[in-house]
Amino acid sequence: MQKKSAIPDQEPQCSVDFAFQRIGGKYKGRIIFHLDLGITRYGALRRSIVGVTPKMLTQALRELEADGLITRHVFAEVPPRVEYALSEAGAELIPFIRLLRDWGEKQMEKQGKPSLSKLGLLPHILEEAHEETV
Amino acid sequence: MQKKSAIPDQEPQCSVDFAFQRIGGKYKGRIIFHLDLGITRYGALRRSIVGVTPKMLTQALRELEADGLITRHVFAEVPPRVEYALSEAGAELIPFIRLLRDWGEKQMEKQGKPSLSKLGLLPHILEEAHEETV
DNA sequence: CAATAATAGTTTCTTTTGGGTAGCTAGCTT
DNA sequence: AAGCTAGCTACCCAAAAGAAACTATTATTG
Repeated sequence: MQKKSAIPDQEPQCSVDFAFQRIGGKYKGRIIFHLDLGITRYGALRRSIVGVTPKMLTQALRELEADGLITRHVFAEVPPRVEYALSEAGAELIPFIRLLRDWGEKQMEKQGKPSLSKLGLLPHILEEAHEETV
Repeated sequence: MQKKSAIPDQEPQCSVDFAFQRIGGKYKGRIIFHLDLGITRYGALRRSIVGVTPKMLTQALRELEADGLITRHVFAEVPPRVEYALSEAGAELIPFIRLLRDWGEKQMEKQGKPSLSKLGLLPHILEEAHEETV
């Protein structure tokens, strides 16, 4: 089976289009965001990204990999360990993702939605990121 | 008929998710980008955003409006004139869209795709943006 | 007078794709 | 024998997107 990227056979019509073809979809933004937070293992991502199913997570990760935004490192261990990391191109999206997150937080507050990062939820997530193999 | 936003009945899981729920989809990024370029009329957008159908353009515009990212101004003229503009919240996305565009251009060049903005295509588009009613 | 053109859409129908569910797997550890 | 990790597969549905035809209003042209 060949590696399949998210990209339809359609040529991007401009650079914005090009970018959205790669980071569009329901989970890719959040995946990049979490990788940046230091959450790198498949299982950790699965637990952090609320609502994602194994199928969709794997699919999104494969596409990001095929598009050169992340790398995948398999450790020959048991039980298996796979770590994902942002590639150089992927890392360059970080400022962008941060802007987006800031914008989102601001808008959520304006709409009276409590911003999650103010509720002590992030610390719990970050804990996981820094857990040693227990 | 009630205004319907793009947003499914699903609560956003984080601010990044929140943002993607609003600017996801095939055309919204490009619409915001073009509005920023000064292309504000329905017909001009339709011609600039390659591949968009009237249905999809209208739908995306309506959703952006319902989500408070753009405004819609109807002029009581014949033939009809409707102009769209970024709202305050929408305008705050501009830095982000620019980052995305820059990233896209850089990646496209690395992949050997000629960057459109280097081919004299943008000038043609911008012309349209500054045309007075002839 | 009738046809045409222009703008900003709408409507209906069809296709495509993305996403969801559920259950299965391999290999080693405890 | 059970459990852990990191998946895979087949099937299904809903949402997104695409195609094509149609609309209202008025000025202009023949």
